[in-house]
Amino acid sequence: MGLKFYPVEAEHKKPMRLSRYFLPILRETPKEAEIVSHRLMLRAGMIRQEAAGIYAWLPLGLRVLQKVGQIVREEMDRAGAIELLMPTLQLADLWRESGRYEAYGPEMLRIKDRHERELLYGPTNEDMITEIFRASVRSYRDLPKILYHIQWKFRDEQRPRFGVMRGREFLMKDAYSFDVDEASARLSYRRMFVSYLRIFARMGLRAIPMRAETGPIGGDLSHEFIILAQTGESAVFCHSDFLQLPIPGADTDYDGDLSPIIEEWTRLYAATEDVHDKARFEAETPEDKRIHTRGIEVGQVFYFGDKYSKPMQSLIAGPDGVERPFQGGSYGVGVSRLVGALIEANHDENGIIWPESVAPFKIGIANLKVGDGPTDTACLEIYRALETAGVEALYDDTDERPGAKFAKLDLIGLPYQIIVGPKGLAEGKVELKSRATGARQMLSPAEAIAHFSAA
RNA sequence: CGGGGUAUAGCGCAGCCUGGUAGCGCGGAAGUUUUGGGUACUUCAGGUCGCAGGUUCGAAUCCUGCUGCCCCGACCA
Repeated sequence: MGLKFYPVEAEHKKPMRLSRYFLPILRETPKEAEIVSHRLMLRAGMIRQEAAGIYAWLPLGLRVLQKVGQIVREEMDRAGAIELLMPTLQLADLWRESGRYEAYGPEMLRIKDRHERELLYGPTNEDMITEIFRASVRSYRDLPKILYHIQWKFRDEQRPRFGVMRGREFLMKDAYSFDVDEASARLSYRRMFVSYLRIFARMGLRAIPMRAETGPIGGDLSHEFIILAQTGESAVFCHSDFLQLPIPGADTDYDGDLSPIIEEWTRLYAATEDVHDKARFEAETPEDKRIHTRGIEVGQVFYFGDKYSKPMQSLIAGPDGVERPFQGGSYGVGVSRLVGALIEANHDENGIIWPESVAPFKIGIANLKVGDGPTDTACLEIYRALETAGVEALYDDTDERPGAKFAKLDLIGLPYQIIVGPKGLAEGKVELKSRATGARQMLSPAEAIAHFSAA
């Protein structure tokens, strides 16, 4: 009996008619939402809170979450990291072996199953990845390796707040590097560092690597990647030239020498307030180049050596035949947090302004007079043409007032709006509006379609 | 975890002080109207007043306990 294959077309996100979609817009802001990203995510129907720090991702929010995750995935893969998927629940015994079970404290959610086995909802995966790695890798010949996954984590924060920016349950990419010695481990660290520059840049964010304390995970080399935002959680100090530094290209050779990039991006002063050295800042940074603002941490890279490999006896035989613990690092990106951070960085008084790379849809089509023959026809023509071209569009075919449609489209922040109504059509035109700039141009429907289907 | 709030319809709120069986706006449904930046009007539907005790003839309202949620701080991706 042979296997039978059913070929299917490659999936891509299709356009959607709003009348068939699920987009629960709120006109008023729920009172619990304090910061702008939280307010806008609730109002735009992206998320719904189910418990303190625990959210359901509604369709619009999910699309953004998946796009952010996909960019992270593509850049991890480009840097040579390998994706796997570890479970959310872990055995307590694993954490006892690394010595972290008692150390972690009440932030860790501890659970018992029906057999009274002690489990925990993973707040991170160093212990588990070490266990997976040691089961099969024993030789330096198999190194270096970088493994990662994108998985939900849980940290029982004493005080969750800021919506998805500091939830208890959160989606995180965490990567782990395995090397035979420190020199090699530092090369892995550099790969991840450069990869992070690209990840955030692709989302339209300028993330600045700042020297960081190593925190409970441990180690002696660490950077936090921080985006500048007035509403950020911590005060930051940095050199303004960071805003100008070039982002490594997609053609960056991750097997080559990355040190020039690292040098360029770590030369200038950048620190969060907890490690800020005022004297050094002022000595190294000219007065007119000093930035003092607030920032949101969106990623962190650690080198932690044998912190886990040693207690867990994950040993690698080197070229000399001697076994030693591998040298490790871990590299996190807060995927769900980034969705909030993106809104903090991209909004105005009317709502969200998505960068194209993470927008839930690229275009919103507003039918200003549903039921009017020529208007309906023109909208459908555009909608179908975009569908054929594989352009993600949301067609507002609901029977609402034009003003309500404009407000809704501005709120959910799709990069482009195609506005179709009888007035414009009388001239043979539809309006194309950029959400970011507010620029409008009148085009024929065919021109509007060509504007997006060419690329 | 300390401190402070709050809990009444999907959302935002009033009613509580001075107990008498629940109301407003938005949203939803039906309709008329309107038609390029959240139109106006009419009608309708929707609530075990967080939970459990207690006081009382009677509790959203007073008392006790519990829980959820929010804010400030400490802490954290």
